[in-house]
Amino acid sequence: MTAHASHPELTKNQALVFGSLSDAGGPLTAYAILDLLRENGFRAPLQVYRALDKLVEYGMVHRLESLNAFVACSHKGCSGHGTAAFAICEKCGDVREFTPDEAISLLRNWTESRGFQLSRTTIELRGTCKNCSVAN
Amino acid sequence: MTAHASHPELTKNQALVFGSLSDAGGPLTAYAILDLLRENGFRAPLQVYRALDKLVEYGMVHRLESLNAFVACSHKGCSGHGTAAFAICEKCGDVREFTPDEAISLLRNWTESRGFQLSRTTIELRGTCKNCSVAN
DNA sequence: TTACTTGTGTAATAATATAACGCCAAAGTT
DNA sequence: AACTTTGGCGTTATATTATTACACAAGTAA
Repeated sequence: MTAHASHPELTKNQALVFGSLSDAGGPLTAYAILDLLRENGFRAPLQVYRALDKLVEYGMVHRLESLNAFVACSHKGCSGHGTAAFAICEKCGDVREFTPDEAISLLRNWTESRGFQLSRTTIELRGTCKNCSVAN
Repeated sequence: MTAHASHPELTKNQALVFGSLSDAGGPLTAYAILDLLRENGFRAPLQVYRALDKLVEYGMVHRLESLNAFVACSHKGCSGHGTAAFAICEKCGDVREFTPDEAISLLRNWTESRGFQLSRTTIELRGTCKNCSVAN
């Protein structure tokens, strides 16, 4: 799997949604995206959700389950790679994406030893980032 | 942290909610719990959510972020323990709780090296359990 | 007594997500 | 060309999940 292959061709709506997530530089809810894109003619949540489905499928956007929000993959021009993990600061909202290969591999060992066919892994760490704990 | 300490005293509502989750033997949404407990006088979602908040705080119930559902901790009489992970079968809905200590420790290493104060870890594996992949 | 805390009941509403419909354009046939 | 298939799109309505706000009751600490 190439970590930085070129984008698939995006439709207009997909490009708009991806653009707003990239510009935001952090997570947005579907409805926040909708509001940002009303000036571009968006009118209904489904326009956002449909685009997000595709972008997530392409690996260009990640869904943060514990926030019900979405974030652009931190790899520029990313078109899909392995499982990512997220450290989410509850103070400032900052989200750091990382790839804990060893931990993921241990989790995969667990699933394989039980005959569990793994299709998707969610790893989300909630807490306080360095900046925010210093600043108190 | 004791893994099987005795319950805190539960209020009536908390005991009812915990009971329905235990009886279910699997995840339930808050509204599914509400429907189960209508015969016990429950009338509003908040009664369920308030009880769930406490039960999660006590560590007796886990929230499954990727399902927006709740499940009784698989340790009988559990009153809180370390981070758990969940393997969720998308075919049959079965949820297996486990404790991948090494993986969790690697994730904690990552956070510590970045000065990230970790407060809560979510690990959820989606896929197909052994039974369901055999059965096709 | 007062004040404070915790749990409760209720109504209303907010926030997140999907179903169902029909239209259109591109691409691949026959 | 006509026909079909596919994917995306727009719209309305609705379903699902979660919270805000307000009032009350019981316990307990001062």
